[in-house]
Amino acid sequence: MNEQEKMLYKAKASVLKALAHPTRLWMAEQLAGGEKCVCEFVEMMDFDFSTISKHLAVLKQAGIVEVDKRGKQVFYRLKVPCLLNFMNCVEAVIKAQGKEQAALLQHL
Amino acid sequence: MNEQEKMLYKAKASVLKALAHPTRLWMAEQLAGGEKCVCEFVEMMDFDFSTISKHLAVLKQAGIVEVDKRGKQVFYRLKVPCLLNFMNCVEAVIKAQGKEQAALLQHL
DNA sequence: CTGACACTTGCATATTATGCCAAATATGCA
DNA sequence: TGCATATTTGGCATAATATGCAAGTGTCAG
Repeated sequence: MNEQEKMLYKAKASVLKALAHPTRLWMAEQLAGGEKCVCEFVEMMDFDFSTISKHLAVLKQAGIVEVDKRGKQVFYRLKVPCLLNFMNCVEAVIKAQGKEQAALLQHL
Repeated sequence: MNEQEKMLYKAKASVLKALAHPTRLWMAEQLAGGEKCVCEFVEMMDFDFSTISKHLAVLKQAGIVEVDKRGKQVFYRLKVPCLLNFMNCVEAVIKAQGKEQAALLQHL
């Protein structure tokens, strides 16, 4: 692992990290259905305005969403929709785990 | 967002979180080429044995890798290879960002 | 049984993340 | 201009992560 490779993996990990939070992942998936303004997220989720705003800033910083200010509102849009394509694989992991846990429970 | 949905997103995020670390992501990709024992990773990376071991434990806990103890050694194997399929999309995000940053620099 | 090897776990510490409150900014309306 | 709405920023308390070191566990060779 040379320095350049380290940087690459650090960059890739930071993109994943941006998605690796329930709130941000949910918001990203919501954006797959079209742009949304911050206020819409605030309505849908029981969090402070500032909390939502900071989460969106993380997604933006990671290059996952892009921003469009229109009037008083700020709209966020999914910039790289392909990121959500692999969610079915993530779900496969969870289901596989669920099975194992279920199987383990059988033995108790 | 009801409770069940919250749980689902928490679970999905935790799988992503396991991959969202340069060291773990690199190890996961290495495992795509076949199983490896902990000692091989220790040789390849400049980290303490215990650090590597803990990272692998995180991947295991997330359901991404599986373990096979053989003799004195412990081998780790990729359990869900599809997770790495979307890495090209992650790289696309990075490249897109790189372009924007390059474009921004033009204006200075 | 003893010692060596390959890990894993517990502990301490440093860094980073999360979420709220309050303050700052930006925009449009009266 | 002054005020309300929409959003971002700064600050702070708390929680979670990352890492190394030291100590513990399990396995094999002699």
